[in-house]
Amino acid sequence: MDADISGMLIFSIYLNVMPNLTLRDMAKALGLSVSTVSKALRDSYEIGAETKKRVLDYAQANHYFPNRMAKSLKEGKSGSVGVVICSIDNNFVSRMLDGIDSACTKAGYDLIIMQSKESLSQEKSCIRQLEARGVEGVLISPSSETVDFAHLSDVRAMGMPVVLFDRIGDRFGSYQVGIDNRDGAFRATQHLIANGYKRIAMLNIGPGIHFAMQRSRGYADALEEHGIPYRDEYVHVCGPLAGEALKGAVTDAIRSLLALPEPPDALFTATDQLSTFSLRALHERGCRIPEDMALIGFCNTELAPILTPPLSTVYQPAFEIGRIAAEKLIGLITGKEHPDHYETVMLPIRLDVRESSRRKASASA
Amino acid sequence: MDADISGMLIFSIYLNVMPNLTLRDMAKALGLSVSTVSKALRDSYEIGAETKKRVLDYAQANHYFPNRMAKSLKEGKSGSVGVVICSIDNNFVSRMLDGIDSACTKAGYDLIIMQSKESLSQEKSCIRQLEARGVEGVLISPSSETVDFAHLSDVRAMGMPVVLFDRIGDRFGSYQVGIDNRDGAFRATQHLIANGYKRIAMLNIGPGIHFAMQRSRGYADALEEHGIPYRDEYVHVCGPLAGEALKGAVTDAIRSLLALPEPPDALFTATDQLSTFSLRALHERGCRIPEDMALIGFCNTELAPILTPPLSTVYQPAFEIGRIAAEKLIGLITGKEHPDHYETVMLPIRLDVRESSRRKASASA
DNA sequence: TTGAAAGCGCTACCAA
DNA sequence: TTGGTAGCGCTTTCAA
Repeated sequence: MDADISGMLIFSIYLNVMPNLTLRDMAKALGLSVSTVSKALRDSYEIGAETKKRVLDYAQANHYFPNRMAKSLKEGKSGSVGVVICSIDNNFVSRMLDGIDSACTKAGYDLIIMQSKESLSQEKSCIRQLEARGVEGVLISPSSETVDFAHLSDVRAMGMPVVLFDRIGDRFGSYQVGIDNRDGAFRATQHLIANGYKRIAMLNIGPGIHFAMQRSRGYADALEEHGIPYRDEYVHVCGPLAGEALKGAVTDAIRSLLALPEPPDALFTATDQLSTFSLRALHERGCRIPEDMALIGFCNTELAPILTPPLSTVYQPAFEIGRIAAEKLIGLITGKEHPDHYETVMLPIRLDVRESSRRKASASA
Repeated sequence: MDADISGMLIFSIYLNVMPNLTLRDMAKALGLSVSTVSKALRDSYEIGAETKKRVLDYAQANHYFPNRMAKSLKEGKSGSVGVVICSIDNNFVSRMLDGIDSACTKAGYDLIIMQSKESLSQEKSCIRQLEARGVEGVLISPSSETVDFAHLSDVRAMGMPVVLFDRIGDRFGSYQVGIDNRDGAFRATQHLIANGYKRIAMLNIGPGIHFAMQRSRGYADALEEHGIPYRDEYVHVCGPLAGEALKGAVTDAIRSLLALPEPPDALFTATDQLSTFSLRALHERGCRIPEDMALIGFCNTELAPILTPPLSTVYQPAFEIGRIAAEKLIGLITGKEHPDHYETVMLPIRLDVRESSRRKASASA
């Protein structure tokens, strides 16, 4: 035993490495067998109180902690879940991740996060790697390229639960958690109508993006319900663009809206970036908000209240989406949810009404 | 073999589970030994071309992929690195994570991300769990409670490389990657001076927060270098507060600044939230920016350009911080960097000059 | 109440 | 060129 210790010291001096204690090390040190030590640590009824105490004390004193790789291999499960998102560098996404982490931490699962960067092939590779890592389930917000879900059904067919979040749809039967986009757009539009606006324009992205189409529907439904005709010239689809290109498209759209013989008196922007770019474009053209044009948008920034004017927004419960999706996944993993009973949870949005859409001055009622 | 396949089918039908292929399965199916199959897959020179092809084809056709838990256990390393941050729900943090992910993905490492929520005990628990998971190194941005770094030196003493990022200091000898806070504050202040402002106030947080103190120093140094006296009444420390409390403190600070007999003509805000709360408080008090008060702040939002007026900011290269920190860590893991040669990398900030700090109208030169 | 041994899937060493 | 075998650290029968 002395020899052991001095060997350890030398090891430590030369390599600055003190290898982790294993069950075998402890068994040898205590003159017990590996299985006894293992059972003692797991508080098995088979082990005597005194032995248990000896083992526990020794483990504590020497900072033993079990090797999870070995445990995972042995048990065939890793205690971790995989998350595939397009980009972590996004406000909305990080709030969802926070929710996911909250549920997973509570249930004792670790998170392995991978980014697909909106690429289907990267998404497939992420799934592959997560599978190889032995994650017990996958949470995924599919890339915009993902129209075929074979890679997800494959992985599920192998017994791995999959839950879609945020970017949900009807293309893939599965547990899904997202928001009710149609309803959000409906309520935003309705709010403008209620505040006296009648010529309501919409900026959207698309075409073919599921959530965007839902939002278009909500907009159209609200107009119809209030007997306001849908005007094509009030609706702009600013392509599936990003960065400067999108900004240019928004600027053009705003310009043409303002140039109409009968320009709109309110604007509903269907995404985060459309909202902020629109705000900027309207500012640049000297358009007063909300006097010349009211504005409400889907928006995920906490900065909405400090914009000028404070921006009315459709607030999406990102944290909750993540939390609920993760809870569903864990339910599936632990067998509390039945894997074949697919369910889609659509969380309601919250309307945060601020200055940019306040009641129209000229409105009578 | 027929029996095998039909067994598989039944299994699949009943349990909807198709267990992953193992080396042994393949060896049996191909009439080879496990080690031959293993070597063939790793393209070993020991294996004949024909055998290799047979194995590879079979593996491909049956979607074989290696079990990383087993590989990890065997090789004693997991191919993953741990990241400990305070909160993922933060713009700046997610940009750093993006940088970390970029470097790690390139080097073939997975990321396990854990949140300490600004709690030392949670931070310790994160480290523990990562250790147990067999991560090969840890990237950490310590919690604000962390003044004692024993948990980090312990883990490092066990041979696990540790790299600090963002929240760096001199309390813990280690590789560290962050920004040059003193220089950032110095340059921001200098910019205001260069634009004709002389009565420059500063809002900071603290006390005792390392990076905040660095920023205070940069501010003071810039004043001194330009022969402008440091005035206590121009400097407010809005406690280590959060949310509404911080907002209240900022509002109070702004009020007292404006109430001074000789109020400042410019304001330098040392953090993200101080900047946005100040902007709001100034707006609310009818203070024109930059005519009545110029403003420049440390700020991590991409919304700075669309604020009113567009806000001048000290831009911190978050992605780069993450990327470089991760590269250092990987260097340490792979032995390319020497573990005892501590190094602190301080990245320069970038001054994004916008409307809120434009040249003072009355300034002569 | 304790211990021996098998085995999770993989790699690597050595023998054939 | 191929195969047998030991063993990574753990859990879990089954014996003692």
